Amino acid sequence: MKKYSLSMMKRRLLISIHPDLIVLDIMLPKKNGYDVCRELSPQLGVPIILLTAKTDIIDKVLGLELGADDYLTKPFDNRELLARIKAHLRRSSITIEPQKQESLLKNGDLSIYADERMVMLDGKEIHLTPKEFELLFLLASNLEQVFPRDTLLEKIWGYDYYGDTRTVDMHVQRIRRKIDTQGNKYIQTVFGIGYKMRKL
Amino acid sequence: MKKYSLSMMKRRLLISIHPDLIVLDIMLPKKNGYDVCRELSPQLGVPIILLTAKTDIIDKVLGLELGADDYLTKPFDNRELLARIKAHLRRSSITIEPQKQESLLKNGDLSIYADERMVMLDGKEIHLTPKEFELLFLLASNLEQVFPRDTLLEKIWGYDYYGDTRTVDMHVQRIRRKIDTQGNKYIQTVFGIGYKMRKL
DNA sequence: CAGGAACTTAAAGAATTATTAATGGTTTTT
DNA sequence: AAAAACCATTAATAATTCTTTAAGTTCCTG
Repeated sequence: MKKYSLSMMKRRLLISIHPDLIVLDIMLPKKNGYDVCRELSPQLGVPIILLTAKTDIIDKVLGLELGADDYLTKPFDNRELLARIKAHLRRSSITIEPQKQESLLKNGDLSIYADERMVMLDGKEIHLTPKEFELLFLLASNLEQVFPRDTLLEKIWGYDYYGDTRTVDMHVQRIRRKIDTQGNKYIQTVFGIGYKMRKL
Repeated sequence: MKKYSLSMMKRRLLISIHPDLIVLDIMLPKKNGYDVCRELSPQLGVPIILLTAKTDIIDKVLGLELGADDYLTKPFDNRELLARIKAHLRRSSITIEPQKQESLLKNGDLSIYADERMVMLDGKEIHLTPKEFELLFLLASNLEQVFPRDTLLEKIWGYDYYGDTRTVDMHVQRIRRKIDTQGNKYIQTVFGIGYKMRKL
């Protein structure tokens, strides 16, 4: 049987869904609940409560190792389960969420979907070449930060470049032609230095 | 804000995890709980219990439309929540259904039955070779996500490859010839990177 | 405000990247 | 064992993107 390990993507999904609490029955027919628990627990900030009938097998040490936040052995007292649920919900609601790694950049009418390598301008998709995309992405990831030309060359082209080149300018120009259609000046020239993206 | 829709892969993940029950607090700070609920409910056989303080907004009709199996309005009685949890757990555990792996991917005219390794295009079955199927399946499981060639090689071929190969292109070409018959462009080339499947 | 430095822009050839067909090798099926 | 199906590689062709060149424009400085 295929072993599921949580890729970054899946982790992001779970975070995006983020249930407030998971009640997990160890007696799952198909998949081993322990595995699930072990995979989930380090990834998410979600409390997991294990339900189990295996009084003879599971113990507190094991439960904690697996990453469960709590567990109950069947048969259990209703009020106890409820109390534990409430406790965990309360605790996790206090927890300040670690900023979800967002692969979407927005600025003005511009939306950049990093995963999809897609750029939308005012809701309409626009096509960028590889270099254009990387350049725009770098600038948009650091709003208002000025990048000298040689820095851009180094970061995107990988050069240690010598001499004078207008290559960066070229690409800035093409990007501008594509995204500055409604008069916005997304990419601003910093005379004598390089370029930056303005925060709109 | 980016709208999360559950791709097949993500759905499969959730099924593979399958929590026995989800307690969802509508007052999520970041993401709209309603959206989560609406996305989750049709996909999974997992009971969802909504917790909400919005007595004036939510009502039974809305709750049911959203796909929740149950909901509680704060402040609620502990025993009621517990009773409902127990009821849902009991019901779902009674379900004798041999966890049918709901593994149907749909996109446009394309339907992919993962379990059966079968692909239907506009109702008609089309034959794919193993590699073709895996490639298509991976792309279709992550709509709009761009996969670089080496990532595809690694994920499907298991290579740690160096150097240039047109193998991936070959397979993409063959898949295209089979599924792009009605002019749809399912698999899109992302120049300089790799391929992605468009959401149709 | 004049001169030069810095930037913009257009165009075209060069370079990179993708598509496609053909080939031969390998595996699977019969 | 033979046939069929599948797959990887190669090489030719096609498409896209990149860099350079050079002329025109803007901006700064003295």
